[in-house]
Amino acid sequence: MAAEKLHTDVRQEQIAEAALHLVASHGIKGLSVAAVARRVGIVPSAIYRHFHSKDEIFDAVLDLFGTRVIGNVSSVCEETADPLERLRRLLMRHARLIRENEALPRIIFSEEVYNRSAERKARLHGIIQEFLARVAEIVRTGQREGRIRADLDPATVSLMFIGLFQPAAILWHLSDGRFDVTKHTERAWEILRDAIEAKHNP
Amino acid sequence: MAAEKLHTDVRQEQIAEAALHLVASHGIKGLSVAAVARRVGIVPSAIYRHFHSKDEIFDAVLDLFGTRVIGNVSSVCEETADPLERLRRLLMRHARLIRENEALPRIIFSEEVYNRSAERKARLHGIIQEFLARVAEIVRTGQREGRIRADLDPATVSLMFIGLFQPAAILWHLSDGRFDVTKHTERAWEILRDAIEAKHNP
DNA sequence: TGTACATCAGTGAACGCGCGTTCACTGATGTAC
DNA sequence: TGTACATCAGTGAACGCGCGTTCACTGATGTAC
Repeated sequence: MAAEKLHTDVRQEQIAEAALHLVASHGIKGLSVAAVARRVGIVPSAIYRHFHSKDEIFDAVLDLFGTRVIGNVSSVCEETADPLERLRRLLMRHARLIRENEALPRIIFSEEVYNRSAERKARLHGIIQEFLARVAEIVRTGQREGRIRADLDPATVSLMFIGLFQPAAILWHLSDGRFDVTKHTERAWEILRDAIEAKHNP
Repeated sequence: MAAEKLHTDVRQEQIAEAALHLVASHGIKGLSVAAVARRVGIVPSAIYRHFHSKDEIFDAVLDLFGTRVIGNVSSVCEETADPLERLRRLLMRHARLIRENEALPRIIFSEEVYNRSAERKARLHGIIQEFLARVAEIVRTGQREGRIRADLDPATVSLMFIGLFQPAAILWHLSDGRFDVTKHTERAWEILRDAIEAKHNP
């Protein structure tokens, strides 16, 4: 029972999506050529009509991941103009992301990225740096508008921002979903917001 | 050329140490029975005189890792009695740990832990929880002594504390050591300290 | 619009590598008498 | 204190599984005339 013949463009998209889903649900080691093929509905060897190697598939996953992460920042920037509100919403988006999608932390720490090739490591580094730069830009805007303390280093704040949800993600995974990510990020956000918000009476 | 015959207790320690070192330097996938054997100076099959399986070796690594992490907390508690100073020193210890030892984040996110067995996942969860509990206890002490704001949730603060160095660790790895972990953690600590320190004039 | 051929996405069998693990063995260490 | 035997940590060859990848092939789709 041969699968329907579809154009390479279509299959490449399907394969990348399937691969990202597999990483998200079963981790990096769940990303096997066989599993991807099964999910797409073709035979493993057919994968090689659309990608030269498993490594290329992984690159596609990284691209998909990057555009989604950066897309999140763009979205909140369109939703509201207030810098602090932008950060809060971005945080909540990521708290949700943690529960729907385990891919994020798994990709970030996977050895597939770290040990395989220097270029891939650089690629992920680029994604993270762009995310940090975008967050830092929000902070800088807030400083110009007098909403955020001007004496703070935007880069430090943006990395602390990641620190609000990332350890929570680990705990959520380790506790099999029992840890309340939303509650933690809300409380943590209050503390950080208080710390970075410009006080009117100095 | 047969290796010297040593007692199982000695070899088990050597193997666990070698395994932790391998994880630290080459990642989880660098932890192969062959590599451990090479490092210890025996032949791969000899490993099985001291451990039933690779999984058991991994368990030993986890134990070693756990005692070191918890040991760090005990150390700073002996060094100083001031809660804020304890936290600052613990943070600096971890910043140093990041540069010397890549094992920490790699273990925490490894799929070896997540997908293999539920008990191992629980084990790591236990280690993290104990670490968090110890940090929370420092916070609670600080609150009783009036050094830390009493309205804060110790659990939230302790997770934020992890958030100070963990994302920095990722960035350090991704940037091949170019990211300045010490500078970041120092700045981030100042911000968090200001946020949690009890103000004398409310 | 119909035919002839090239292209291309599908299939399944098979290969090969890495790696954990087993097994029969050897020789040193430790113990019983 | 010396001998006899059991124990136990070492060795190297081989097995087997998972998994990425290759290859010869088939039949549908698209194109040229």
